[in-house]
Amino acid sequence: MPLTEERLNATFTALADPTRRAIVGRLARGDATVNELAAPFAMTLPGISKHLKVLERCGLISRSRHAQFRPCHLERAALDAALEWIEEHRRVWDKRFDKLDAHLRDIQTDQRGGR
Amino acid sequence: MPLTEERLNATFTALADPTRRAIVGRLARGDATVNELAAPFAMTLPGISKHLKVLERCGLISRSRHAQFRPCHLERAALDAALEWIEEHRRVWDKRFDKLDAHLRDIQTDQRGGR
DNA sequence: GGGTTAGTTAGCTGTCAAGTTATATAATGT
DNA sequence: ACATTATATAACTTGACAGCTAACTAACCC
Repeated sequence: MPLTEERLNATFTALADPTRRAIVGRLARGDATVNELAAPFAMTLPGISKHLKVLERCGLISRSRHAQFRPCHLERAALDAALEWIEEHRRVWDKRFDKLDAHLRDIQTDQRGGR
Repeated sequence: MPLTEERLNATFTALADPTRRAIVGRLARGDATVNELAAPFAMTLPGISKHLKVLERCGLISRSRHAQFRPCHLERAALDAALEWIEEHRRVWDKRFDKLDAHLRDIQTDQRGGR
């Protein structure tokens, strides 16, 4: 999965589901097996398995294997990518208001200086 | 639209589409009319109109009216809500490693002190 | 009022995603 | 070899969503 648009699509799609957000929340506190992750939810295991695949496809989690277990691990980098997108656009937004402020100061200065 | 799970679902869903992200990107630089927003895309106006409705439903944009125009305005607060969710889980994650570091320091200390 | 510009609503189609049950794989324990 | 535990895959149903075209509303201008 490249770092492109595609990936942002997949990451935000993954975060759009409350079950998957809860799974991410759980994994932030430490790795866990599929059954552990499934426990809190009123959902069949295949359902959880699908959600995990979605999270894996966008790079939000990775899975290793340990005997019959496939412990899931949160990948912080993918979370950062989504964060980065939002922050960038907030910066653009903020810059706009900085300019506006500057403009208002200019007007003020003109009024004091001129006339 | 309350500030709940529902809203996060809607916000992340909205951000999962590249057209909508581009629209948000455009609006970060300043308000714009529907036609202005549509211009860069190879898509019909009704398509754009739908995307705008999605963005509006989750509170990411608001619309006023000015003659025949319905200028769109980015609502920073909604963007912040999504950001906040991600940041919170990164904090949990980071705390985990702080603990791990502390633990490793403890071991180190024990080894130097003990025996 | 008639035409033009700006935008929305309705109805359709194709695709994709979420959940299910039933079945399969893979490693463990006896 | 056999049963158990942990997880994945397959096949299916249902519901949401992206895109289209066609038709509508609303404000403006002459």
